[in-house]
Amino acid sequence: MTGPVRLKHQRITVALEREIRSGQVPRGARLPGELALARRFGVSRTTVRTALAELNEAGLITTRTGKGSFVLFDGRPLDDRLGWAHALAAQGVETRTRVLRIALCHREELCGRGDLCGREELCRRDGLAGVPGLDSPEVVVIERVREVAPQTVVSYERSCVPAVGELRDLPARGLAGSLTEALNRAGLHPDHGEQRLSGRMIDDREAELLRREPGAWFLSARRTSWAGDGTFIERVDSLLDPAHFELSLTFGEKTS
Amino acid sequence: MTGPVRLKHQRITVALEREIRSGQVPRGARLPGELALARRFGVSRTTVRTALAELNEAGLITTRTGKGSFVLFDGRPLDDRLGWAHALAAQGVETRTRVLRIALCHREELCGRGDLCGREELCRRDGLAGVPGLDSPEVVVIERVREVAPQTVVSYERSCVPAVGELRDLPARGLAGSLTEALNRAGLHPDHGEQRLSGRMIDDREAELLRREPGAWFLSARRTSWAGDGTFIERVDSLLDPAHFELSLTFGEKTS
DNA sequence: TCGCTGAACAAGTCTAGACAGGTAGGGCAA
DNA sequence: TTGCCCTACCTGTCTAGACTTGTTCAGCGA
Repeated sequence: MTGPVRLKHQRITVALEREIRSGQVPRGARLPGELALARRFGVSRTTVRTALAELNEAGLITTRTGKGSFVLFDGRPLDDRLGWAHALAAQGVETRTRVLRIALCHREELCGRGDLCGREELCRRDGLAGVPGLDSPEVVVIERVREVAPQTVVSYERSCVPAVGELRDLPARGLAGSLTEALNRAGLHPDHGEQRLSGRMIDDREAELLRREPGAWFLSARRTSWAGDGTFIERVDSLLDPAHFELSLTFGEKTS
Repeated sequence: MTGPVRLKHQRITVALEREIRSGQVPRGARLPGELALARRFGVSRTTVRTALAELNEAGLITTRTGKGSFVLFDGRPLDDRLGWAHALAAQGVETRTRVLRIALCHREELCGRGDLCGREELCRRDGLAGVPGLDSPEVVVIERVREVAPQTVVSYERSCVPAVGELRDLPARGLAGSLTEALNRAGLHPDHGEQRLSGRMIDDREAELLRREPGAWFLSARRTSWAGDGTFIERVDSLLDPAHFELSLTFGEKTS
């Protein structure tokens, strides 16, 4: 949220956003009702609703009829590219992300493993052609690596998102901020998805990007997410150095 | 995941579904009455009825006027030794499980990686010594491998469970049925847990068990589960051939 | 036109209670 | 032993109401 904050609803948006990002209102918690917020900020319910709509837009909360608004934000800078479940975490080390390429592609041209290529069979088998909910004929491909040091690459990620709205301009304008934010601004909020994880040896191109020997063993993950209406949002293929990454998931609640 | 925002009746549906699918409430058994469930979950009877209607819809239970709700689900509890989230699945191939060893150990003697051993540091670092909720000084260790063919081993799993109740007799009597069933009979019902997954090279002993070369790369998983009161139930360490296993997880619901 | 107010009404979620009817078991009389 | 009644407990159904968000509309002032 940039610029001077002079509108009432922006004041409310900023106030609530700060409470959420600071962890004061934890993930999953319910915000006060619209009427209560209206009283608290001394504004009308309509104005509160405008603010809540902005927070929804930003992906910070979700609102359900008859129940209220609930915090989605994690407390940490949102970076769920690698997976959910509080995700594959680089173990304790500070990492930097470097964008290698942002390109507009026809989805049919896209092969599953890495790049625009001529290997037809691979495209048919692993590409985006059969993914449900993808209407756009074109996709934007973003390739990134993560480094713990200038020469030490620990992961490679390739995201494919539909070339719609402002996402279409990503190749020209570059990625300011996180891809998650760009998706939110484009109105794409993940609702459900699937992730698969296994391991394999990297090929020559991947070895070059990762600065390893071809044949080195990496964790390989593919995450696909869709919006509530079934619209395809994103597919991320990742290669992760098993020495630096570990998937962590939990089930149940440790509440009791 | 599983969205943090659940309706009350969905929360109840999920809780009961887990108890049913885990075998905690066996096929044919009667669920507590609607009033009892309402008290247990702290909701109204109407809300409980909504949840039961969903379970009926899903074919997990049947409800009869004047009698109660009865479990229909008979599918073997998902083999969750390898993980939750619809677990790591051997891709399409029929597998057989072979038990290698069932032994009673002092938990302090147990090293994290494999066996009773003398490598003190490893024991201290990776063993069960620091696991919360484990009161029993002794644990039962069960080692198993999975084979797709007599000479083709695709995974190795080592479970550690507290040596309490009938579990203490496992070394003498052997494991009839699944370990999940034995845990249920011993009154140990997983309520929450954690799983970590990465990859590493196997050592000499593991190579022998898996019939591979030492230094081969395997997916390595560690799953720990606890009961609702925090009692330690099980820890499973697995080594999985990445050519045969893939972790699959979903988030959100594919309702629409 | 834009930001905002205030209000009314629709609709979703959940609680609380009342009442009807099905089921099972114990006690009692024939 | 058989048949019946009473009681306890269960599910099925309904109503009323509190509280929430969703939607729309009229109006005010810069």
